[in-house]
Amino acid sequence: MRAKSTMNEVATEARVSLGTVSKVFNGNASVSADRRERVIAAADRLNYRRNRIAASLRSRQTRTVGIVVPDILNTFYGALVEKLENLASASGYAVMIVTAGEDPQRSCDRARMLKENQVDGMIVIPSLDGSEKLMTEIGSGMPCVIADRISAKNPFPSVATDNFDAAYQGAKYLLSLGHRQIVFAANIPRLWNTQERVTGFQQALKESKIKPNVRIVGMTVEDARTSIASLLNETERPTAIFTSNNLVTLGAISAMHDCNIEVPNQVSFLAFDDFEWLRLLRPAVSAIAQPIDQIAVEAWRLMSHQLDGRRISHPHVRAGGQLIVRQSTGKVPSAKGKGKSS
Amino acid sequence: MRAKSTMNEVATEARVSLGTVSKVFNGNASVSADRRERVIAAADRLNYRRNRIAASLRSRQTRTVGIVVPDILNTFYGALVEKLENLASASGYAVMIVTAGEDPQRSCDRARMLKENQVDGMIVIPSLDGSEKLMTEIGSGMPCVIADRISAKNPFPSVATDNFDAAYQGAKYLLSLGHRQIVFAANIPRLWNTQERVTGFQQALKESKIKPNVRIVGMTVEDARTSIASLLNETERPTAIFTSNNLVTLGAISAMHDCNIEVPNQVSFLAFDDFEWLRLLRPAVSAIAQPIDQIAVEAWRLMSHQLDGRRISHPHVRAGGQLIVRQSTGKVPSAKGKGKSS
DNA sequence: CTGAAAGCGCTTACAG
DNA sequence: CTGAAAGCGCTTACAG
Repeated sequence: MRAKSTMNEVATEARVSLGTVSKVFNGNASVSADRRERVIAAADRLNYRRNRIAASLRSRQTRTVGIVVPDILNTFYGALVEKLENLASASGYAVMIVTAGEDPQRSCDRARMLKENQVDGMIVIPSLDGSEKLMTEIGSGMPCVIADRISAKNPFPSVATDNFDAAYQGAKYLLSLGHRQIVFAANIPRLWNTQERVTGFQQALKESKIKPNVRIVGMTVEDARTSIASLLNETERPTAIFTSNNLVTLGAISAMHDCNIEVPNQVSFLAFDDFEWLRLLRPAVSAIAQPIDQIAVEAWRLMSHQLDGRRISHPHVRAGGQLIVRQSTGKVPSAKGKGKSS
Repeated sequence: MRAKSTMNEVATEARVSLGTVSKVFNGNASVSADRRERVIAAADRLNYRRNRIAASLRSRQTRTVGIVVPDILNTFYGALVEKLENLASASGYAVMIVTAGEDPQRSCDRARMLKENQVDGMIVIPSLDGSEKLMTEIGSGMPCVIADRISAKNPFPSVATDNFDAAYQGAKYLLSLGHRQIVFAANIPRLWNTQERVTGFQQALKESKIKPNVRIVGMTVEDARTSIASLLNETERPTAIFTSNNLVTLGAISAMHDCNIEVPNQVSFLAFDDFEWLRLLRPAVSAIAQPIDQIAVEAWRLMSHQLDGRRISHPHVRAGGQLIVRQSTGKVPSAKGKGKSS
């Protein structure tokens, strides 16, 4: 294992020109079999590794795309990133994943770093609040796809769950169980996807002539826990709770434990966003699952089209959510009181 | 927002030489205040963004480190990556995260890609099996730190939980509750860290003159579930189960639900590796928490020292695990039978 | 403190 | 099919 060798050294070793070596490594056909073999043998002997930094500088493309994630520990984003990397890799693209810790400023900084590293494109999940600054940072020359947290006036192609419909579906389901006092526990209304979920929820309730009850419970698990615990201690306790995302779900479960709520006998519970351990809880939690696979595939399609300069016919993709009924949702308790009915 | 501008254009705009602009952007002090300001103003006017690819080619450093992760959805690795990125970022390093899907071959491919992209160093968590190939791929010129899945003859500095001690602690705790039939449910024995956990468990049992019972239950949640379910259906059911990692934990919880086991009345349950939702389960699951923060900090320290060419005095760091007692572990049921005692 | 020039390791027209 | 040369956008000695 010698020190790093250059393409020039390979050329010398193979007794060909530098350009010929370059062609071999770029799969260019116009190289005679003889020379091709000599190059490969020489590269092998020298344990040659191409310097992509140099290649990128000249060719003006890195074959790398950046992914900006607000929080890699959120399983939804973790799963999305994993799938995106596989898709990119299959198309010969490397992926640079950066995290923003839900901090819009850091999100801008990271996007800037990706640009400075000359990524060919970016798949971005904006962090809380200011996505405007982020969008101007990205600029207009850069192929870009916005995922999950889309906003009304989005300058880039985007993919997300059909949040309105998914929340609407969930609300309809709870209504069908007889619930009338349903609280939608939303993280923060500034996020456009949360806003859509709120609207979907409201629409369903309005269709049943019921006044929708939306509670803003904050962005952290702890905020959600406190907020939902106090909700559960009110005199007019809801008969069903529908959470807006997986962080709120975590907080809600804690709160129900704290308040010794029997689920679903006293309160039915429906989560937006499904993940593995929801089915391990007792009662297992019913959920609206987001179509992560589809979101990843569509995001990559939109990216891929931009990278290849192909036209995009439908730049704003919405994928349908799916209701998964488990044990945490049940018929509304009859009016005979709040007592145990197990 | 014009098209991309170069450092040369900034120089022209600011009426200084190219070298002066470079100095300003590299924080080099030897530039007069007057010129510095002109450069900054010009760069601002042209909306200049430095091309790090070009800078890296000449300076032979990218100020980027790669992180190879076997599975980003494993919360342990997710948390580790998040912390590492913050530490790197604080030192002015960007991070390229790549995932390997627990595939050793892909792990090699990704490491190779990182090298081709000229990362200054790599923090590597090997995937299952063959870490030898991976190590030779990384080679000897590259600053490298192995995290979590260390192996006996590790050519690079490494950080991991003190797995032997952590498992020993867990076993001792179960023994102190009176358990004598304890099964250690291990994923795969080929992973060195699993091996260490097995050995720690065995040591504790041997000290109490009890024959250790280790079951290999496979690497996936589903394998673990099936395997542990059949274990629970045996006539000589253990009174306590100790799982070797979070995937096995997931499988074990499923299995106990399937078999209607009362925890901890019939079987006590202790998990290796703690994470948020373990405390949301009922009963909340006792666990050995790995010192993720410490592992991240030490990994970065080892990387940082190598990047700066400083000497490393203790290249193999072990951080202690911590027992967290919740509700899933209790005294061994008295001999009066397997009946309910709630 | 400043600038002109060389060069990092590749790719890309271009001429043969 | 092949090679010699220019050049990608920076940083880095070097001379002044």
